Amino acid sequence: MNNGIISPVNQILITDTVTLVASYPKVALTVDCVIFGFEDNKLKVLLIRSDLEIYKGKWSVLGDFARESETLEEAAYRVLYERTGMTDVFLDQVHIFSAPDRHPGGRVLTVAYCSLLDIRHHELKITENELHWHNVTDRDGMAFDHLDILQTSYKWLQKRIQEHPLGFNLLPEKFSLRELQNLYEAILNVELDRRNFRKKFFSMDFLIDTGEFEEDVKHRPGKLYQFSFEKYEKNKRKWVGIDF
Amino acid sequence: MNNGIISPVNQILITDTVTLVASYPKVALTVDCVIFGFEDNKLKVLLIRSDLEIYKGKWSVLGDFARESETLEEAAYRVLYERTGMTDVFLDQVHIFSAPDRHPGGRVLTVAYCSLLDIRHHELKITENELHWHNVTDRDGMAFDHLDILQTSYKWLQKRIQEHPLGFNLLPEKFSLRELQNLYEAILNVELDRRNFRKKFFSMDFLIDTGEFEEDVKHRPGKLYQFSFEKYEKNKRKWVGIDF
DNA sequence: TATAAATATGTAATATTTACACATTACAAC
DNA sequence: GTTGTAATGTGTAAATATTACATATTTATA
Repeated sequence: MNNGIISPVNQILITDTVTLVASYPKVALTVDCVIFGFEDNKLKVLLIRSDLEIYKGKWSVLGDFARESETLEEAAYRVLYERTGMTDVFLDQVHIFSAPDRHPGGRVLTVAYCSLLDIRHHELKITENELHWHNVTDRDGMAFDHLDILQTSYKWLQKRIQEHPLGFNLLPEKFSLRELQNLYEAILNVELDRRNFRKKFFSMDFLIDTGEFEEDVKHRPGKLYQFSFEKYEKNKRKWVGIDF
Repeated sequence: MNNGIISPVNQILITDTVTLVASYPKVALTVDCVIFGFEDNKLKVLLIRSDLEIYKGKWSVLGDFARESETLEEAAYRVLYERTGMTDVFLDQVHIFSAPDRHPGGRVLTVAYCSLLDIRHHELKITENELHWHNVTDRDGMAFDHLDILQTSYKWLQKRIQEHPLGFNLLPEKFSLRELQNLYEAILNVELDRRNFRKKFFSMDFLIDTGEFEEDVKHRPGKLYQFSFEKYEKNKRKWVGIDF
């Protein structure tokens, strides 16, 4: 007597995995790229006008459905390339949004990706005239749950730039420390001490002095630096710090 | 002449969103719960034997496909409840895995959730005899890409417990500081100074002295404390710290 | 009653973070 | 060209946080 419990040795194993998977319910899945840029000392996000009548005039982050043969990362890079012409852009998964009613046409889940690029990069091509950079603080008139997606991605970015050297992706290859500080101040919405900010970044020891200086600035030009991923990897602290 | 570009005012807006969504390709989607526990001063993970012939004898984290009407969070809670009998368990989204060949039966994406529970909680019921707690360091014989999922979730946990008060979910409601320290040492795989560890947690000021003491321990019993979410919320630092 | 093994706590040394002031440089206006 | 302005660039002292370390206390056990 085994009281109806199937013992391990007798457990029936599934051999036809294709039939098993075919029996699963399937859902529509999109990727949405929250593309951030930095201009005029403000964090910007690239939005497009919704092409749905129900969201007429509203703004949407850039998305597309995921194709059968690609990973979601590939889909996100594809969206990015199709809309901006850029490759080699920072991209990272943020969150998957799965509220059953988030899309008016039925159930569509979406995976949000955060993307950071240099607005003035020469490869960047914003051709469609319904595509615009918005301040991240302009929070009106978003389609779907895209306000939620935008805010989640923004919070993700705020946390991440304090822990990882992501901010450089928003700047040109060569940048001044003032630009870097403006970036941090804008994203974190704080004021930082210039001297301590410099000291902090120099002590982390991954900036390379290019020997060049800013041009076309109104006053004394600042030195231009480059971020060195190699130096960062070599010097980064492996750190145990409990701090809630 | 407009060179074929559709101007904004003439742009055709989609009204039939249902047909639009119906045209999207659909994918099978599962949730996988990486359920962590803590016992014998070791971090444990709850695994089940795979029911696929191809992965015979291999171990798998607990998952199920996502139903039509539920969010993924609901699906994850459902899996958790079905397998452990527990509700009110810590659960958070970690990552979505989308490699096209990750499932032998066809394309199945999965969303990994990290779950933390008290192994000795009275509501915890592990009935199935193919369900076992494993050391997270036992990394052999995992089905699918579940080793990747486990390691990603473990790294996620290591990072998170340094920044948020999650560890308490792995302990009984009342715990000694020694237990808490053992937890941190086991998860982070480091040795910490007992005096400094105490000082740190007392200074964060969210532990309540219950006035009770450990029982059934071999030597001098330690004081038992409780985590106060209210005190945590009131005292937690809103913190800007750049540290890579 | 003595011993063992843990809990509990305090303090000094070090490292990090913060606060703050002045010299330097280049552009722009005169 | 001389001068004013507004930025860059740097150093130092105070405060805070982290680390290292030693001794007394308590309880179970022999």
